[in-house]
Amino acid sequence: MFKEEQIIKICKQNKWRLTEPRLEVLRIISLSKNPIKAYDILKKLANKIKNPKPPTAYRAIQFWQKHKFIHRIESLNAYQACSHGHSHVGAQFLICDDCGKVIESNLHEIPEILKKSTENKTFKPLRWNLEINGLCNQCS
Amino acid sequence: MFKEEQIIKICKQNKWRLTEPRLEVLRIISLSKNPIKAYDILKKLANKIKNPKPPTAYRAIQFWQKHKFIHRIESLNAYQACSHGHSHVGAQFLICDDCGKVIESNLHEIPEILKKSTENKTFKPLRWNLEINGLCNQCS
DNA sequence: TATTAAATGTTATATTATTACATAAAAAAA
DNA sequence: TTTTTTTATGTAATAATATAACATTTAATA
Repeated sequence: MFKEEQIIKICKQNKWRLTEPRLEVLRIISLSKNPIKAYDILKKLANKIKNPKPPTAYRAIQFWQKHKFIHRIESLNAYQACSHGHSHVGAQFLICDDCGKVIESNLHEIPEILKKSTENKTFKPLRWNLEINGLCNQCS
Repeated sequence: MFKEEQIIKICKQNKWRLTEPRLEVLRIISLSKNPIKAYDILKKLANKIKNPKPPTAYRAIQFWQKHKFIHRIESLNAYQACSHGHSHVGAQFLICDDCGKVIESNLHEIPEILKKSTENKTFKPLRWNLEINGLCNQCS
């Protein structure tokens, strides 16, 4: 979704510090075809930074998650660059069980469904995560 | 949802072996007010079984998950008894950020949404997990 | 320039989960 | 019933995922 230059700009505008570990971690995640795990990020980070430790990777991951540039795919313990802008409160992922590809999808009906539970006052939804497993059209 | 006697019956009907660790783990999860973590299950299991090890808990968890009597709440790494029968392919959870209570909800519109992606052939959904964070009516 | 705030480096450790292999129990076959 | 096979468990070890704590460095700001 975002090119690096855009991200640099957004960070500047918001005065978010774009440090080397952060930038490298974002690049690693962005360049990964499929969601990538923290320790695989860490391994790749070792090509850029001398002997990085887990907190270095996790802190950068946390930073990009907080600002909604990456998502955590909960059922995979893995991270993927956001492909739909970084301001939504919910996300939907189509996870191919065969090739492992994860498509971020914006199914706009989801918020409608959540509104119902708000209307009947049983629950006040703030954010959500939908992970759908199945087969992508390449694999089915 | 299910009482123990029902579960015993279902297991018998299906020739699923209802061993002691399985039964105790199910009881522990069922009696837990909120989703319970594997190592907390293990701790409680120690009251029933002599010095249980992680695989004992995880195997039982896996067994009940496979047969849809319990769910894993992915964002919490925790397990909760299924409250909607055990034959659905998708589940929705309303997670209260304040008290930690998780309500299993059947929002029947979800399948409709998934059908769309089937119809346009971009993805063939097989199962899904929706985790919604917010505030329950007790806490808001 | 001095001070403060934010980020990183580093060590250690906590948490979550699985592998591997020996043993036991139950089911199925002979 | 006895043997064989399958399924489950016990146990030790370790893998995979994530965080705490504290010293140091870097950047922002006063």
